[in-house]
Amino acid sequence: MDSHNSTQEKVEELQERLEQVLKENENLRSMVEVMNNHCNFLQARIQEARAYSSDFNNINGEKAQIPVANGKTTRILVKTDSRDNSLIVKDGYQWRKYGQKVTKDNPSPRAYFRCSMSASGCPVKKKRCVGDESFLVATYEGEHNHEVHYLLGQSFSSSPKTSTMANNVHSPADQTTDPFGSDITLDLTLTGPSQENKRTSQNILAESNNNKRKKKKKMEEYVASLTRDPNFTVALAEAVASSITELPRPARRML
DNA sequence: CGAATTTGACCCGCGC
DNA sequence: GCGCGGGTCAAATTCG
Repeated sequence: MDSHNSTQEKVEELQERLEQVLKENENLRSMVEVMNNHCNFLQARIQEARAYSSDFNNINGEKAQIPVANGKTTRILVKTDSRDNSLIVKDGYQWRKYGQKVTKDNPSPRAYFRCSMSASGCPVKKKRCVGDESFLVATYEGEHNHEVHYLLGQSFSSSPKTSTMANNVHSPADQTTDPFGSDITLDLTLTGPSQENKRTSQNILAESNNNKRKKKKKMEEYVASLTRDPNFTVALAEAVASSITELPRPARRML
């Protein structure tokens, strides 16, 4: 009888422990997502800053155009990851492709994009073609008549505690007047929205749907990459093993 | 099924 | 006037 009771207790204990681990895992997942967002954002800003440096003057035999205060055209060069063949410049705006053309001076096709973030119709257009093997050349025309709502193709988390990172960012149009954005500011607070009230309800709805899709995809990527990582598998196995063999104790961070 | 992308056709400006 | 090239349109196709 005693042995039966103790087994029952152990099972309950393990179930409790399992729930704890699952909760912890969920929290860690959120943290990883937020950290990854921050990391991507910072990497993109670094690439952008490098794109303006003098090192880029000789790409394709052309000078990279340094934006001028009165100019409505901005050309930026973006270093691309060789594994990423999407050829999309992740600049924080939502672009809709409306055409593609093979030009004479460049064997790579030139793609034409329009900004589709503003319901009233943003006048900004973007041309994109491939420079050499590792660079995209993006040419912006016009100025955005709206704010950037999300950053660099990333999603906001739907969870209030992880929502809205960095709204205070210079758009490409801003860069026409201040290419180096001397006062680049990152709002890394994870608390409530700071500029949410400026958005229209329409934009929020569109954004929400978009973010849901992106978040789902991103989550799948995280899970896939984690399960591919032998270190993670070992750590997970250890955590499970210890939760079974050891007495309950304060939660241990896997990161 | 709606939204996004692709792609051939069309338009327009420019040089000869 | 004509041809060429760049930019845009819009129907067809693909994707989520």
